Amino acid sequence: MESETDTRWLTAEEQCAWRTHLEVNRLLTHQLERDLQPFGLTMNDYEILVNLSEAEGRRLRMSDLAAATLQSKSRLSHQITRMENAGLVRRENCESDRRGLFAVLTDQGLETMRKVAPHHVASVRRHFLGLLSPESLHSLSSALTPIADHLRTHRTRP
Amino acid sequence: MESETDTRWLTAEEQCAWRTHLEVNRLLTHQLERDLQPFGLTMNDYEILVNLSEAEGRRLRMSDLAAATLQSKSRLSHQITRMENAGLVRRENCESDRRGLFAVLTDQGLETMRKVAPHHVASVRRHFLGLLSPESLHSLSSALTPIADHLRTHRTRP
DNA sequence: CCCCAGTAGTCCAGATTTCAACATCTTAGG
DNA sequence: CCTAAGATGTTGAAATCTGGACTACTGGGG
Repeated sequence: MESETDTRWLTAEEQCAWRTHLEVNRLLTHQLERDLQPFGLTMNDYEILVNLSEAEGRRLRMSDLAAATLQSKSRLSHQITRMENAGLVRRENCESDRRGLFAVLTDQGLETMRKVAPHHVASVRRHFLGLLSPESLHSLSSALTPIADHLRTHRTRP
Repeated sequence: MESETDTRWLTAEEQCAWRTHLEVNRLLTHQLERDLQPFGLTMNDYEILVNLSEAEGRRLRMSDLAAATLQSKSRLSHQITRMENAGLVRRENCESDRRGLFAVLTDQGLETMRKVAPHHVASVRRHFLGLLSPESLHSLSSALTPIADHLRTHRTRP
C-alpha cells in the first residue's frame, strides 16, 4: 500500500490526457443533448429508443433495459413513466413471470426514432467521429476497449 | 444538405468506437464517484476544490469558476452553497466589483483536498491511466485534443 | 450627471435523480 | 404443501439540476 507522502502523482502528459478526456465528455454530452433538444428528446430517451428498436419484438424487460442503459431500476421506472406519457413506449405484462414487465416501443416511438436518428448520427459525426482519422478512430477504440472491459468487470452497482 | 433517405449511417467500427466511448464515460464516472464517496465528496465537489486550490489566493470569481467547471451559474451557486455549509469554501465579496463574489477555499477545504487527492489519483490510475500503455495514452490524447478544441469553439451554452 | 444596455449572481419553480421502503411474485428447501 | 430468501418493479420524499425571472451593480454615451 502507498502512503500519502509518496503518492505517484500524474505526469504532465497524464494530467493533460485525463483532463482532455473529462472535458470532451462533458462538452460532447452537452452538445449532443442540445442537438436532440429540438425533437423533445434527451440522450437518455434516445438511448432507450435505440435499445428497444434493436430488441426482439421491440420490447425488453425493465431489468434488462436498466442493465443495458446502466441505470438504476428506480430511475428507469421514472424514465419509462415519462416516455409512456409522451406516447413513445408502453408497459406490458410478462406472461411467464408475473413480477415482470416489458417496456415496448410504440409505433409512434418507432416513427420518432426514424425521424430523429439521422440527425443524431449527423451530430455524432459532426462533433466526434468526423474529427477522427481512421487511424485515430482505431487507436481510440483499442485504447478504450480494455478500459471498458475492466470497468464492466469491476462494476458493483449501476 | 443530406436527406433522411440517404443518411450516412455508422460503420461497424464507428459504431463500436462510439458505443465504447459512451460506455467508458458512464462506467468510469460511476466508479470515480464511488471511490470518492467514502470521503463525502462528489466529482463535482472535487473538481471545484482542485480549481480553487490551483488558483491565485485560493479563490476564484463565481463566473470564472463556473466557466472553468463548465457549469451554469445557477448550478454553481447551489453547489457552492452546499460546499459552504460543509465548510469547504466560503463566499467573499469582491472589492473592485461589488456585483461580484469570490469562492474561497477554506483551510478545512485545503486539508480535505490534501487528504483526498492521493486516493483520487490512485483511483484514476487504477481505472483509467493504468490501463493505457504510453503509446495508447499519447494517441488518445492526440485523438481527443482536436475534438476538445472543436467543442470548446462551437460551444454556445454551459 | 443620468440613463441604459450589459454583467454578476441569486432565487424560484419545475423536472430529474437518488435512496430506501414497500408490495408482489418466484423458487428452492424441508 | 409451506415458507423464507431472493428477484422484479414501483413509489414517495429528499436532493440535485435546469431555465428563466429578478436584483444589484458597472461602464459607456449623451
